[in-house]
Amino acid sequence: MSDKLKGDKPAGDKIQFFVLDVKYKVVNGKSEIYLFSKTKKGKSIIVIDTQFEPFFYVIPKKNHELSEKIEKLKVEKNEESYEVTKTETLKMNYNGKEVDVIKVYTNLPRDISVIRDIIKDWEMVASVNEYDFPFSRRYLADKEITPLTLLEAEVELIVRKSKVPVFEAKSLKQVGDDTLTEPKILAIDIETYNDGKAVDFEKNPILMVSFYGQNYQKVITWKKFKTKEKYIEFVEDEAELVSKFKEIVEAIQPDIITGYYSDGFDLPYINKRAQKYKVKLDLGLDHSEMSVTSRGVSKAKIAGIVHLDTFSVIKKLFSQSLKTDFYDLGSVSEELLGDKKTDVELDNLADVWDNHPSELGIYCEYNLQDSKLAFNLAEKILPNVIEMVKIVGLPIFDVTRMGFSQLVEWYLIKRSHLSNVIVPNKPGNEELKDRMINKYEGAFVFEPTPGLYKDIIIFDFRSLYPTIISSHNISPSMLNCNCCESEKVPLEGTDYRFCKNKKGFLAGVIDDLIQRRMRIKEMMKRSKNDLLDARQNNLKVLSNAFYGYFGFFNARWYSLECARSITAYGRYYIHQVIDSAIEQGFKVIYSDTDSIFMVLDGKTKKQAKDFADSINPKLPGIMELEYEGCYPSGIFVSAKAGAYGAKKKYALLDNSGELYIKGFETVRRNWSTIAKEVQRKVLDIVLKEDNPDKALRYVRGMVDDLRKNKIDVSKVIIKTQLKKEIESYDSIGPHVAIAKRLRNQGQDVVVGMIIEFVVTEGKGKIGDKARLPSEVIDNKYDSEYYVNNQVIPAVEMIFKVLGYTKDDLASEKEQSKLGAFFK
DNA sequence: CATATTCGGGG
DNA sequence: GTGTACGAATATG
Repeated sequence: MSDKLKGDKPAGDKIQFFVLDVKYKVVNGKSEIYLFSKTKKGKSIIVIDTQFEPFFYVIPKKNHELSEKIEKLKVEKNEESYEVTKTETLKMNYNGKEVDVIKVYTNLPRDISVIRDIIKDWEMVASVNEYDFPFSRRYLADKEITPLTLLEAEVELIVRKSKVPVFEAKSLKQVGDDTLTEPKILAIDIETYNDGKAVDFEKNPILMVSFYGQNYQKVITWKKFKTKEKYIEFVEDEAELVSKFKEIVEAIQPDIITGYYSDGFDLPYINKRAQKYKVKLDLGLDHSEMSVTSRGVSKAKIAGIVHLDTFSVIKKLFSQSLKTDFYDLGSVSEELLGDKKTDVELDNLADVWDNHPSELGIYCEYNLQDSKLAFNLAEKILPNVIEMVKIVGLPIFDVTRMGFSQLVEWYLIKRSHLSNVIVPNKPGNEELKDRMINKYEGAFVFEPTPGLYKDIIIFDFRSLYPTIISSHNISPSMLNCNCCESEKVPLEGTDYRFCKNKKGFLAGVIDDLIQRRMRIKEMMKRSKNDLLDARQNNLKVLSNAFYGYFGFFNARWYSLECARSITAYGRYYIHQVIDSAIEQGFKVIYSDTDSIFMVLDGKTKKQAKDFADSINPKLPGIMELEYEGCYPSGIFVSAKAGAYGAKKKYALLDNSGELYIKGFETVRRNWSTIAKEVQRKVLDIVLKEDNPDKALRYVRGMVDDLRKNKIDVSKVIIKTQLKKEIESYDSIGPHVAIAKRLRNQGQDVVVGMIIEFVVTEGKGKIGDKARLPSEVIDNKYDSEYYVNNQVIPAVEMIFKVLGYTKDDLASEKEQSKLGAFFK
């Protein structure tokens, strides 16, 4: 063993470490699991386990001679041979019953699908299961290993191509709950050449790349200018910038590399440019190259260095608790870090780069700032990520990129292993189609009466669906048992009942999650602590996802009956609360799924709190109605007609004077600036100043200005992205029409380009009236279009609430009437 | 009204 | 990678 690692070697050949990342390789015809790890002393190592064999399960109809037949199975295909190496017969639980199963081993992971394809069609086979788990995940679940928590292994140092010491494990086990602390984080961010239109990985070079770590900050750029900043370093060209990027990452040796939306932008971009210059990005600790896969949003992976994209984590784990509706780096940093981002005019970067390099300093500073924010965000969210790893039992890379259904599913798979339960299969094509057709009744929504309200009280069912699942034992295997007379689910036309004697697997799992969360909340009462908070939040988020999982068509534990029962109970209980509230003289203004909004209307806060106390004793199990808070004022806007299940659209003013805005969406880029501006201002005036008249005057003023074409053309530009080749469009929208014009003018038109256009006066479709901003002279845009299709739609619902547009709004289609009203 | 298209994040 | 992959809003026909 190398001297460096002696401190991590307690006795004999034992070594203790934390797993950061897992992958497998086939070496000399055998599969090897690579555990990219960190020792307790902080050294990076790779531990290889060569002893884990691929397997899956076969459930026979009757156990005749199936084992023997399977064991003899050998397939030749494309000059490769695939064979079963051995079988074992076991007793396990499947669909709530004990069954005999044959555990079938193969030589390599890739053999599984070939062997399984043959066996699945055999007459005597009832089912084939667990044949489609990624091998490294199968390993973790089976060995009961949780990444980031302490492992101990008997090891031997071996020789392998690697940047860090490599050991082969003779034996390996989890030892306690010790968790990796203070991983080394390196944040990165790039700025690229961009004329404000298209983000084009192929065409536009990276101009600068920034790094931010514990004691490290640097910006690399390839245009020289005078600067005193020591963090700025110059290279000759973009190719050298890319090489330098690699050098720096290798020199710093981070455990975690992070960025904001770095899966979708920074790392794929760097990857693309590296390919262009034939720079090999073999950053993996095993010398493997960074891999960028792109289905949907791309993902960038480096073996042994965990790539953490803070954006996806924040959007997933924090969206419930964040106020912001927008997930750009600025908004997120402001809310999560309290750090306001200093903005620069990025549209000018290309011009400054080409013509005024002496001004590049502020862009370098900006570049560094983004890395710094990404770094701080990573530190902030890491406790949550680590806790999710500990709950689900998969590496950081995986848990941060899985959707909720996947997180739930892998948690269930982990639990299945511990309970000797065979995991159900994913649906086949036919089954999938059936499931997708099935629609069922969802939550109850009490349509808000639009209006401005004072003293709004909000109650919430704490974790409504999870507590229903737990309290009513909602589990597929417990449906309509023969062993007891359980209560019927309040759902007309059905006779669903869930066993009251035996706890179902899924209800048991969610029960456990809820209990764990309650214990943590208890502990937090004694001492607040970020880690505990992260943990309880994850438990909440995960248990909240169970209901959706039941109804998710691709779920292994899909159950329409369970999903329907859960929403049925949900409607039943929320109705109870609403009825009681009305009975006790409260005025209910809105309710959606698990929350109820009412106004005090002369009653006191104390009476409102007493109301919750009067409900709770009547609720079963762990269900509970909570007093969420009181808001001095708020506005409710009705959803546009047609949408089923009224969409939440409201804004509340809390006691500290802050606005909670829900569902008002105008910050998308395909809204003109003027529309966004007007909406924001109107909400502000109405809620903060409580002055509808002023808001109305403001809008009238803007409409007037538009009609006189006094608003600058820059504020009426609409931006839409060209998503595919012009020829492949079936319908020619305005942006496609403009793209054609651009091309006819001899300009480069590329997919992904942002098309800017202004709607001008004239006849026909919008596409016919769309012009390039540069073609618009003297602000000669179509004022009526902007009044009727941009500004008024952005605020009409707000004014409707204020009682201003009763008659004019009667007809949805004739919005010009509303326009007339605003004169 | 149904169908097609785009948004998100990043520069 | 023993692969799998969203959900909502808006415009056009």
